[in-house]
Amino acid sequence: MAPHMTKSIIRGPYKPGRIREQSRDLILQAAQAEFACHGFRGATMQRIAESAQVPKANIHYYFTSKLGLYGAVLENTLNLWDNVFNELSSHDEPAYVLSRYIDAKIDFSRTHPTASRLFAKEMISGAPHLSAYLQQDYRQWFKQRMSVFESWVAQGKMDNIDPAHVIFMIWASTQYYADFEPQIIIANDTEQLTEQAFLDAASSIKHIILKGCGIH
Amino acid sequence: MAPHMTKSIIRGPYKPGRIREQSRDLILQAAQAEFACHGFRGATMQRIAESAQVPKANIHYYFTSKLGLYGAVLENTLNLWDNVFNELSSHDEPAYVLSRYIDAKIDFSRTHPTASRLFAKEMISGAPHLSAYLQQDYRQWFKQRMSVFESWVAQGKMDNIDPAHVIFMIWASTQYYADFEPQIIIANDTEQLTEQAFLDAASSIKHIILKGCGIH
DNA sequence: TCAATACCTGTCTTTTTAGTCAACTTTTCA
DNA sequence: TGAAAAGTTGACTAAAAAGACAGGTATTGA
Repeated sequence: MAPHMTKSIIRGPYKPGRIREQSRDLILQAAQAEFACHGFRGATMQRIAESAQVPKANIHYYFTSKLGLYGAVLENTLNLWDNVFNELSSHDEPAYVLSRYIDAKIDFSRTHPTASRLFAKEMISGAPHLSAYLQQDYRQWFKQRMSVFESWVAQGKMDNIDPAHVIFMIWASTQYYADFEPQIIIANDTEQLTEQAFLDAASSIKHIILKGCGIH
Repeated sequence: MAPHMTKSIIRGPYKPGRIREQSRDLILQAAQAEFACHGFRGATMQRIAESAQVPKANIHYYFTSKLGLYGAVLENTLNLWDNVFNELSSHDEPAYVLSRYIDAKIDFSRTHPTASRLFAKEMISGAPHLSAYLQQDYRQWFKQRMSVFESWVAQGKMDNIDPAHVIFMIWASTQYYADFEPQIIIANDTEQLTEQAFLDAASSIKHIILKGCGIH
């Protein structure tokens, strides 16, 4: 079998190399940081180019426009997001499930702060570029998890609290350590947040959420 | 009819300094919305002018520059912020104090969502224009409130949790309903957040925080 | 009423920005 | 190996941006 033959018929006489992927990733990473810091309008292609150490024209070779680049960054970041989302699975024990989820969310804030900030900026701006995602994947996920909480309430495994508020509290509390880092750093009188600081935060959040929801 | 007569009827009786204050407030309000939505870099003077329905040059009559306007907006907004901050006073009963504080914070999210978003945007960008405030007023406030929590812990009135995390949880949870409104609206399958929705949120947050901290 | 002062804004300049393009180099594979 | 495709980039254009300013109008107090 000659796969290259097949490809040359379908895609043309040239097999795209890894250069494309590599360069795209480099630009996407720089763009994520810039968009996270300054938002869509505030970000500039020139800054992204400098940050990625490529000429500005090179960005336009890989991405059609600033909006196209932003869309690619969002899409790229949504995949990471979904992985953490899926952690909140169905399971008999809410204590176990919620503990794992909070740990995963805090870990995401520590390891992917710019991803968290990017979404926060987009949300605060009214999520003009996320409506499709919010209306579909997010909504579906949210409803499914809501029913998990409701079954826990029905089984007497937790207090009768509107699950939506519990989920929002977990999201808010965990993302705060990425999004509002400057505030936390100054409050803690430190230079930067250590891994231990994130573990402590997760511990406190777990204590308050579990006990606060009457989960044993 | 003479045009000046018309204007005097619209603007009311002559008063020295009145026009200045009125025009400044009009511009500041429009600027707050624009900065909250697009951040400092993303906001444009032209948009602010259109939103305030004044010529762009008029903004430059009252404010030295875009940065000057942004500074004025921040300062203006900090006053509102401080009022809610001060709610968390010393008091014998943590249940009463925290309940009142959470109610005040949620109410602020409902009545001043753009103010909340403005600060969120600034924080996510690394708070480049708030370092003075964060280093002084905020830091002092934070330390004082920390000691209040510590006395509660010492008196056995609440669990031994790092107060910083409790404060962050309250801030995060309450501000979430202003900053991440689009997400909440879609999750709730509604058009906009009603006052009742905010009251319900406050109720759930109070339940979880108080019970979660072992406060009776 | 009448200067003096405060207020307003159309028009202009300069800088920054997104996006284009053609000439160039590197990589691929037949 | 060599031609075609992929990748690269300096120099350009047009639009949008912040800000300056002169010449106007409105407001004030005496």
